[in-house]
Amino acid sequence: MSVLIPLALFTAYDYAVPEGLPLAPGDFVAVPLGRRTVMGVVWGDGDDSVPAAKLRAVEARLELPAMPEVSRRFIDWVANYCMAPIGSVLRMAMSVPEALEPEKPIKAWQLGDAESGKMTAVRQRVLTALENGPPLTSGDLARAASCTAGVVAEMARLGMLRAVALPARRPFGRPDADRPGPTLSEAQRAAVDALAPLTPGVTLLNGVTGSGKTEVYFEAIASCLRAGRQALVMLPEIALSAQWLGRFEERFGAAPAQWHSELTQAERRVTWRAVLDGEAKVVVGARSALFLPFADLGLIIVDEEHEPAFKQEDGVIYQARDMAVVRGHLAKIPVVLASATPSLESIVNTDQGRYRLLELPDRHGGAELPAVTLIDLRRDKPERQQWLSPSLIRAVNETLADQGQAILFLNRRGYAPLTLCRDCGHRMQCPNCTTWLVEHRYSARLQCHHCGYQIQMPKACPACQHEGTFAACGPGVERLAEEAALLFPNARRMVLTSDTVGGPKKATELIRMITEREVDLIIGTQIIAKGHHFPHLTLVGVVDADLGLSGGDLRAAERTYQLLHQVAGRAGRAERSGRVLIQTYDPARPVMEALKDHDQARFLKIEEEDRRQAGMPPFGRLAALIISGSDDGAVEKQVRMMAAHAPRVDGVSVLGPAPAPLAMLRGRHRRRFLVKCRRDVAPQGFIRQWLRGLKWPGDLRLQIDIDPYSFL
DNA sequence: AGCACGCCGACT
DNA sequence: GTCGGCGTGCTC
Repeated sequence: MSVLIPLALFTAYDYAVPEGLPLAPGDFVAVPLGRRTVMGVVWGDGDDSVPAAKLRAVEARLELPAMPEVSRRFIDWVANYCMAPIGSVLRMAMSVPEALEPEKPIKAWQLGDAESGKMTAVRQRVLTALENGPPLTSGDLARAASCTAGVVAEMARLGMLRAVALPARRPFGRPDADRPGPTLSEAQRAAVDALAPLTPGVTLLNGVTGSGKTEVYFEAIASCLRAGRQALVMLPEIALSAQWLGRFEERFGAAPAQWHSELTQAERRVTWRAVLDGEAKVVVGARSALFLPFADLGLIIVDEEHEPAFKQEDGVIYQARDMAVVRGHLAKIPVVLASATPSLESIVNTDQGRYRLLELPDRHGGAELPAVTLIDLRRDKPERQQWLSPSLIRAVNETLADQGQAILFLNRRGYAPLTLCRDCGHRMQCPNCTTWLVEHRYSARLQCHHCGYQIQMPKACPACQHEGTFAACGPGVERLAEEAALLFPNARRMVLTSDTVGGPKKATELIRMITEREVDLIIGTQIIAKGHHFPHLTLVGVVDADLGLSGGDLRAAERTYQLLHQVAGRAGRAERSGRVLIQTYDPARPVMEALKDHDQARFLKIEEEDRRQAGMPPFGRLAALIISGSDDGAVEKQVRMMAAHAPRVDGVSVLGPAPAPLAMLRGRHRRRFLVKCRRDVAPQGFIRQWLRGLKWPGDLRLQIDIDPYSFL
């Protein structure tokens, strides 16, 4: 039989099956590999690529439910589409090796035979602690009786305590679909009625910020739970979603199972097993949750479907939103994509009838959309070395005087994005990447935002040794905060960036301070844009709306629209109406006009036409090939050779080679090809043909990115 | 991912 | 002469 092993391998390996060991596809098994034993999954019948005499035997079948067929077909599909080693894809699906071992019950103590040992005061406290409660673990018991674990161990040895096995604690509850839900608006009701039958297929749930999309898909989840099946909700930023979890618990009376990078190993193990056993009914997670081995998945929700965070950029490169659609298709279950600002891809898919469209036009509770004004920075100029225009300063002052709350949004961490020496012109650059080091003044460091390289802010210029000659160029939030301190000294200010937020606990606390109006002015990066509801907020100032538009990224305008629309949506979601001021050097751009007029549709039409003309996604297909190596010459040589051997195929063009967006990253030189195909031609076949027989000497590496997002 | 094999510098 | 650095390649 062939067994797939969770290592970076492009094929499954064949193994002999010992007499009397019944094996079926999906079974988890232990197999010998080299001189060790590894876990794998039975994948199929095997072939004769390796002579039967050479095959080693499967060692054992593991005692746990088989990986369901849909999961296996999904892994096959993703590996094939993303051109990734299938073993690496499997690895994402069995990322917790410990979960394959039999579940270790928790050892706890209850009352034993009190007569079997000498009674002392301390021992009496231990017994008292157990008298009217459930069994306790050694640690808990020692704490409850204020004694050491040694006392507990000795009493156990004497038989005064008896061991019992408790099932491992579940870090999630059992959501109850039949708790009364909230009262729904007419539009919400209609959307719920359309979703509740859970017909297979993709639905785009498009509702403006505050229209109640979450309540709508909660009812779809309720319907899935009533059918006894599992539901998966994918969120782009799970770490910051305390508010989301609160709403879920309010509706369903229990916490969902969570799946994200901040789980402890123990939580991971328990959750993975519970998903495979079918015991975890609702899983909310980041993109990696899509690869969990669901016993019986009945519904997938992708919230904020337009978010670029759904694109996995290292290891196996994939777009989780698109893969969710594939998983839904393979499992014949419904997939709901929700967003206030859907991606152009999803809009085109609804226009062409591939996705169903459900719209929630009204702001729930009748709150009005905030008025958006563009500030033309060419006329309304900030002071030198400042970034707030007179109109924006005036608006902040008015808001503060009016007891309102304001946000200044600048999507750039740190103090200044570039530091140069005024004497010799030297620019502080990352030694490993083609990027400038960003000054972080709070931590007095220079930091590379791509590879994590950081140094203490030097005293002297490393090139000319002169001291005190550094000039900070451009603003980051820290510098903006400095300006705000100068301009609005009496406002209670807060800087909100991933650097100041830290963990989820701190985040929850900061959000609470905002919602309870303990601050007046928030200065933040896109971290503030994510789904939070700030009831007192009445002014949003976008400091640099043009920031994301440079560099010719395919989706730059679309992303800018989505991000700024979302930031703008923070304003005036309560009874007070809000306003939004957007600073830009180019107010005539379609994206700026669309923001001003709340006219997403018109903007998307223009965007769509541009992409259609250029044959770009979703009207064409793209794949990026990034060739990297530590030696620039070797990379250059390889790339030239590849260019000479590129096949000629109708409907496919090869662009490049060109230096990759980051020509050097983590000490490796990078060149890139772009493969551009007509929509009816798949780039994978072309690339396979191209790479056939190609050698990768030295440390040269190839990274294939199907449907690339990052162009820079 | 491990783990061996292999080919060059500082030790007994 | 040997120990050991980690670069490259293989594991059914």
